[in-house]
Amino acid sequence: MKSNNTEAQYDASRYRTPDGYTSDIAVFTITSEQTKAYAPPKMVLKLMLIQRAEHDTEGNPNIESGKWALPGGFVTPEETACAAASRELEEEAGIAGIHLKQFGVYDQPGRDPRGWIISNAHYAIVPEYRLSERKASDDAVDVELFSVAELSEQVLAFDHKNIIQDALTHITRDLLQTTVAKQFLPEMFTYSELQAVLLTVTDDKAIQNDQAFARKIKSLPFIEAVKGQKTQRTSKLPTQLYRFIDAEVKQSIYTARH
Amino acid sequence: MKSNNTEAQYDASRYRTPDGYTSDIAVFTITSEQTKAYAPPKMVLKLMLIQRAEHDTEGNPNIESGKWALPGGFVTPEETACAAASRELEEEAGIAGIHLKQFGVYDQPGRDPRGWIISNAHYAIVPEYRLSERKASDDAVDVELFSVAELSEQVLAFDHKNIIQDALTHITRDLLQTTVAKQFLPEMFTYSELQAVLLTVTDDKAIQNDQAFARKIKSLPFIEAVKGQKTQRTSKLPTQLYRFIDAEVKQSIYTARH
DNA sequence: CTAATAGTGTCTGTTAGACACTATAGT
DNA sequence: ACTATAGTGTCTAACAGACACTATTAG
Repeated sequence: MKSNNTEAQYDASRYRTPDGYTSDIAVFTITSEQTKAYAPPKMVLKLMLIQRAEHDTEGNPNIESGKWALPGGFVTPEETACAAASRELEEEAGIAGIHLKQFGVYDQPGRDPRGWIISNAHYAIVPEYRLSERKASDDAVDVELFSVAELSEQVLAFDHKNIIQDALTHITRDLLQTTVAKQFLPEMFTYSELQAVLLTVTDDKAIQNDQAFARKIKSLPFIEAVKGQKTQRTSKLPTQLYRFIDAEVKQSIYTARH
Repeated sequence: MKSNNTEAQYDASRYRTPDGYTSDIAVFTITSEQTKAYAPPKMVLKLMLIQRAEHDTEGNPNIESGKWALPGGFVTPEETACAAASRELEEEAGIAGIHLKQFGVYDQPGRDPRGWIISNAHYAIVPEYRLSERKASDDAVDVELFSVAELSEQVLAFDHKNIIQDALTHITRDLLQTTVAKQFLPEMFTYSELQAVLLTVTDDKAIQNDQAFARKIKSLPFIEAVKGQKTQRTSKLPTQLYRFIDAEVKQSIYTARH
């Protein structure tokens, strides 16, 4: 290991220091298409990308311009990358107080032609209605939502294709193994709404099957039926509403069914 | 979002850049005490820490000296943090080719008195026998293994207490939800050896119960019995050996038993 | 009445959990 | 013979998966 010096004697020139530290954000949303009245929604998982402008605010040519990229920006020494991500989201899209999770660091030499730039990647879960006011900004000419299928056809800036792939892996795992699904749902939801969220990332037969899932939801320790609360937004038949409750979910591949 | 410039016009002074990028490693091992012959081992999960020296190689006082800390060091622009971790492990302890996983980034302002230093944290799984040659190095006066219980009594350098807490959370989850347990075990192992590994991080009744676990291991899709292979290292009775096989393990809290 | 979604009744096969029991081999 | 570990026999209750069926209500 290399030696460390004290604060006073610390000599930065002995080590090369990074040329930048950025925070990138994979903003996920689930779009609900109400195909017709009194029916469960068709849900699709989408990722928000920005198209990089030709020039920045000062008229200088922008690197990787024209390509689609994850939103993000430089982190300052007074904040964590997660705080920076939160700030960026608020500044750019007016979205505050949403679920953010760090999932990876990208530091492959040469990943950014501008120099040694370390990217700390997060994913965000934004309910669809909060994306309404999205807009282009300084160095983005366009902002758009892409489904997973559409993503693979796009040319993406830097190593964002890798980052997005990892983001998808992480959100899929988290949706199925934790209770983050609630971030996509209203406070109270029907079994078919939860089912639709999960089906955006899995094709598990037990989740696809309506009757099985309607039965299962009642025995999940981290979800409770809200007594007397019904809705007709997914069916003509008034339907039971559920909510997530705080309950520890621990699981092991050595004890589960296979 | 702040604007980006092209390579030519990139002006580093517009953004403050980090004062350093380090890679820290939580080196986990499981010590097996052979309490007596023909018995399963008693296993304990331990973490390797170094005690920071008073002075570095050049005789300058070392920061946070005397405190216990995670091994690690500065990352260079020609490598990823993971590669740096691997290099550090090899340089310091002569350990190569072991399981390494990135689990978190630490960038809280003020976490390191020397400046804006970002730490990329990894955990490593090292089988006990490979730690035999461990030694003190340049800026470590001592190297020692600590059990989880002992860790909470130690004064740790920087924010390493947090990092270690997160490392424990991650390795616990990975041991129970992935097949990394195999990194602690020989190629072929008995049910009681696997059981002992898992019991270092869980108190799950279904895993504690010998008969239940001996039955369960035979139906796990990612483990197979090795025909005709038996050992007497855990029992007088020749005992079936198992091995991990490559099998996708996907699971969801919405389909498992509770 | 029809169509669509929500939800139940019921059967079957599998498994978890518990407990008693057998099997083996070194000392 | 004793002891510690490995492993089986067997029962019960719970649950998954399948399929048929009922319930409700807007149009």
